[in-house]
Formats: sequence, structure tokens, C-alpha cells
Amino acid sequence: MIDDFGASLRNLRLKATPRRLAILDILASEPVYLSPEEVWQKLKARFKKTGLPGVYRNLEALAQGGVIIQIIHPDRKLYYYHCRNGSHHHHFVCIACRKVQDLTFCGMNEIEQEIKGALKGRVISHVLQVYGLCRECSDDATIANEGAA
Amino acid sequence: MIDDFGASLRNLRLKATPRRLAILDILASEPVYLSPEEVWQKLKARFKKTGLPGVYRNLEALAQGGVIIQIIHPDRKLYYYHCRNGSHHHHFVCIACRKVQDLTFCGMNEIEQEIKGALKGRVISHVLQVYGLCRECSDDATIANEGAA
DNA sequence: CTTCTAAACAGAAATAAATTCTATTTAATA
DNA sequence: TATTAAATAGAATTTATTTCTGTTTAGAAG
Repeated sequence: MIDDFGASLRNLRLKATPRRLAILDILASEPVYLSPEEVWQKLKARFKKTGLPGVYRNLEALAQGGVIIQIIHPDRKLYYYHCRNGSHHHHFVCIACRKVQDLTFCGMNEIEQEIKGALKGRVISHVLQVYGLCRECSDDATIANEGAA
Repeated sequence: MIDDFGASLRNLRLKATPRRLAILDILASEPVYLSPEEVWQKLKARFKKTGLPGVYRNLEALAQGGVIIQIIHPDRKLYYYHCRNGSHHHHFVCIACRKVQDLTFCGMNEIEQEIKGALKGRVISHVLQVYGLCRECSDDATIANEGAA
């Protein structure tokens, strides 16, 4: 299945500009999340003229439209990731290799119950993200530790 | 029950300096989260000489030690909140009045199962935070809407 | 295929949250 | 009370991110 970025953009009333399509292509080709600066570096390989503010603007618009997602990172910088899975879900983020993996469980139903019931509040949005080591990086760490021991 | 900030700090091997205790007192007196800048403003009312870098350093050290918590905010700025509840839990944050309320549900057991099982990864940490309107702000919004209709 | 217009853009400049640095002070321990 | 590592003030700096201005362009309409 090939992603039709043009259609995604049309749905969002965003013009399918070469830079915008390239940014999507760059993100979709990566199994890891990228910083705006990194996206820009890769974009510069495809366009002689291209500015960082445009990258920021595009990433924000695409994330706003749900075509890509923002990664909440402990270092407080922005990162972006293209996620093929369109339905609501959360991510397990490897802090070593930056790989992103989908999670199926999201306890928001229970939490929403609690907020509506006990707190009588209204939920607008939520963030849930799990940090750790993916299988490969976990194995590496084990080997490294064994070597050191 | 009165919080013994001195004991908390001793446990963390942090000196109980007047500024540090005042920062804790300021945060513990607020039902809402504060920015470092706001903490500084309140601290300046108590000390003639006091600098913003010191506030940042203290807030970071205290959050590191778990005496206060960092609020992950959509505006990507840092906020801090003193939470009396020492056990693991998450928060419902009102984006209108900044009030913070404890949540009891945390689906990390299920998620940890999923990560260990299907993904064979290792969990290090997680963030879960819910944004919305608290009961009071929710009521206000309803009244405002009715007035407008 | 042209014309038109709002959106997208480059590049420079600005913003401001957060951090680093150096010299000075101070809390905690003996 | 002497000692010392930690904490601090205040100035300077960093840097991710945003704003601004003039130019270009994608997409719609004719």
C-alpha cells in the first residue's frame, strides 16, 4: 500500500507543494522520529533553496492535520514522525535509536469515566507516551552489560 | 498534616536553603501549576536578592527528586506543581484555570505487558496527562455559551 | 493555455525560555 | 568555629522557534 500524500493534503486544504511532499516523503522513509533541523538537512539535499522556517511551518500544519505526529520528548525539543496507522493510538519510543512503535492499549475510556464522574470535568485532549529501549537496543544493552561485568 | 519540607530535602541530600524552602512553600500554597518566571515573581516578594537561574536550578532539582512535578504543557513551556500525593499517579490539568487534579487510573500495567510481550522492549518511563476543563471552568463555559446563544 | 489569488516560500531578523559562567555566600558537618 | 561542598546572584549567552517582508507558486477559474 502506497501512501497518497496528495490526497491527504487535499483533504486538509493544504497545497501539494514540492517541499511539503518532500517533507512527508522524508518522514515516511524514516522508522525514527526526526527534529525539524534534521528534516531540513535532508530537504536541503533535494532543494537548493529551502529555509528552516518553512520546515517548521509545514511540520506544524501537517501535525495539526494529523498526517504526522509530534513526539513529546524529555529533552523538550520538537520531533516528528510519520505514522501509517490512522486510528487513535499511542507510541513506545526508543530513547536509544529513536524508533517508534505503536501501542494498542489506551486507557482513556477509564480515565474519561473518572474525570466525568468523580471530577465532573470535561476532557479536551491527552498525551500518553512511553519511553524505553526497543528490543534491539535492549539486547545491545544486555550484551554491553555482560561484557562489562 | 503539615508537610515537612526539611525532611524531604534531607532525604534528597539537598540543603534546606531559605530560597529552596520558600520555593516549596510557594508551590505548596498554590492549587495550580506555576511557571519558573511566576515562582520567581513570588520569590522576589520574600527576598531582596534572588535570581531566575536559581529558581530554574531549584525547580529542576526538586522535580528530579520527586518533591514537585513537572507539568507537560501544550505550549511547550515548563510548569511546576507541588503534589501531596506521594504514590504514582497522573493528573487532569485544567487549561483554563490551571488547576491540577489527581487521577487514580494508570494503564501502565497493560501497556507494560504489551511492550514486554509483543515488542520485547523495556520500559523506562512514561508520561500521561489529560487536558480539559475542570468542573468550575466547565460550568463557566456552559453559562457563557448559553448567554451567547 | 492564460489569469488570478491566497497560500507557501526564502532569508533575515527577532524572541524568549532556558542555561552557562564566575565570583561570592552559606548550610551542614565535624 | 572552622571547613567545604553546595547554593547563589547577576551578567552573559545559547539556541530552538517564531515573526516579518517581499517574492514565488499551486490550484482554481475562465
